[in-house]
Amino acid sequence: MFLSDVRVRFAPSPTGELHIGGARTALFNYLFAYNTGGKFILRIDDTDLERSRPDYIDKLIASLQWLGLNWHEGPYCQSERLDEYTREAERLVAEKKAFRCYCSIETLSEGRSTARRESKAYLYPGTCRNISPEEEKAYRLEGKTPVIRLLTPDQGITVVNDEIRGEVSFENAGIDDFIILKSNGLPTYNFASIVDDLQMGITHVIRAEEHLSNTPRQQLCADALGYNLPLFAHVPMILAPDRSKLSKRHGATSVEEFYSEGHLPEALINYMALLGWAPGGGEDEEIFTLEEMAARFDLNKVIKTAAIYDVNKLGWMNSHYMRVYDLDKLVEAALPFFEQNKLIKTPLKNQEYEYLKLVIDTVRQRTRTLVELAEASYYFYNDDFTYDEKGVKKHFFKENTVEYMRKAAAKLSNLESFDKDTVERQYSSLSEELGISTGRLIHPTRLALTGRTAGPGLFEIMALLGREKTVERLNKASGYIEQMYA
RNA sequence: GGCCCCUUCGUCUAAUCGGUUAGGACACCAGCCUUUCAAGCUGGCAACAGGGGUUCGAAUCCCCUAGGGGUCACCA
Repeated sequence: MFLSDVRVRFAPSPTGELHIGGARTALFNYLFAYNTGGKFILRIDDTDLERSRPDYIDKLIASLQWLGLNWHEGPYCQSERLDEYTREAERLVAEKKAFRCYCSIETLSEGRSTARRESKAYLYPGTCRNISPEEEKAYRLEGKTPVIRLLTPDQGITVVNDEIRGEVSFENAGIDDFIILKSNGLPTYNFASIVDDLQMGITHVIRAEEHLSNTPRQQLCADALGYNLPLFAHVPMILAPDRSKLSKRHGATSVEEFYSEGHLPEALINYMALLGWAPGGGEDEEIFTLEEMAARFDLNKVIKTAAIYDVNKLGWMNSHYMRVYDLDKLVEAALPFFEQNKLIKTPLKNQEYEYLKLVIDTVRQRTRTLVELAEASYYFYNDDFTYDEKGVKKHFFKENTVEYMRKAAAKLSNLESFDKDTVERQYSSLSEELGISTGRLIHPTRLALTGRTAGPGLFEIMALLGREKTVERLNKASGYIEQMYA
């Protein structure tokens, strides 16, 4: 089943909903794994006790599943692997590649603020690099609990070989002896992350660009630990329209929110893939299934620039998917939205399901989201709508409208069959009889039947509504107009 | 502030080794279609951040400047 040794992972921390940036990172990992015939692994980076919440893990998983990004292994939780981190850290201490540090947070932050005042970068001065066993004993007696810091080189450079950006060099002098194990015994991100990647045999670390600056630290850890380095690929960030970091004030940012806005997973996936990646090679196509994207995906084709996401294009893409979606699938996706709008109540009877299907099929042609779809289906389920104000002025309060509508109602009420073609024929013959354009009949009728001036083809609406409702609403509107004139 | 990354239409992007009227998509505008609104079709508007080099020739290679982003935590 797996054609290669490629192993990639998506490693979110359960501190919030799945963000669009994270979702795209997951997607790129997925695409790469499937393109290379490798494995896609899910890992939960939950070493932050303060912010991690178990219910977010469930949400993360639900979002990933909704998107259809299935993983082959995991989820592994870092919180279940704590022993590994302490074991590896202790090993480094024993090998003199790391050391215990007893400096207080106060001392450190003092140094930091001094450095800041002199507008210099603060680097840990190496205070505890060479403390003697006696000193250590003394600190312990004082009740101090140490952290473990990696002993990092003071000179030379660390080169990150990035699949997307090429070689990126960092001066080791700019990297201090950073903490790998906190005083509470938990690992820091830079340590836990690389230990996991190494132990889990990850071959390609594909993650957001914000981690690029941390990568030399992780490579230093890997070197000290004595493992071979995985390959790295840092994908660009997704920014808000003003090029700032994406946040709540910019609208929907999480997969869950996109779901509630009525987007289809295929549309979101397709849209996200195009943020930072394009098949290239002169191919102009932009609509792809997950499989088609996986077949074309290539890390070298991932763009280097941060992208701004455009709700407009997502909306267009979603409307496209709504139109071409398998009807039964679309109905299933739309169910919760129709239920939420109190249009239906599940479980549906057979007949109700068939009706819903017809409704959705006629309405989906001109809506962009499932929310809009449910909203635009209102009059198929309710009689209590009001008439659009402008429409009333334009179509109802025109000479003879009542007469036309009464006649139309009368004509329709005798009909045996009430399909689209039959009613359409009735309307054209009536307009002929009356010597008016069909539009003169159609517009007020649409307003009478739906309360709106825009929507699906009128005769489709009539056929769906049925004879009784159609005639009833026509007469109701006539009465309404008469009353307004009186 | 130090370090790192990035810079093609408003937005997402294409342009194998340097040679293109710099292509496509969304949005926008116009026309067609049409019972409305969409969709669809046709056409239009619109970009190589700036400045130096290298070269016969640069969006593409090098340098500088500017702008944006990231990172420097006992967060991930």
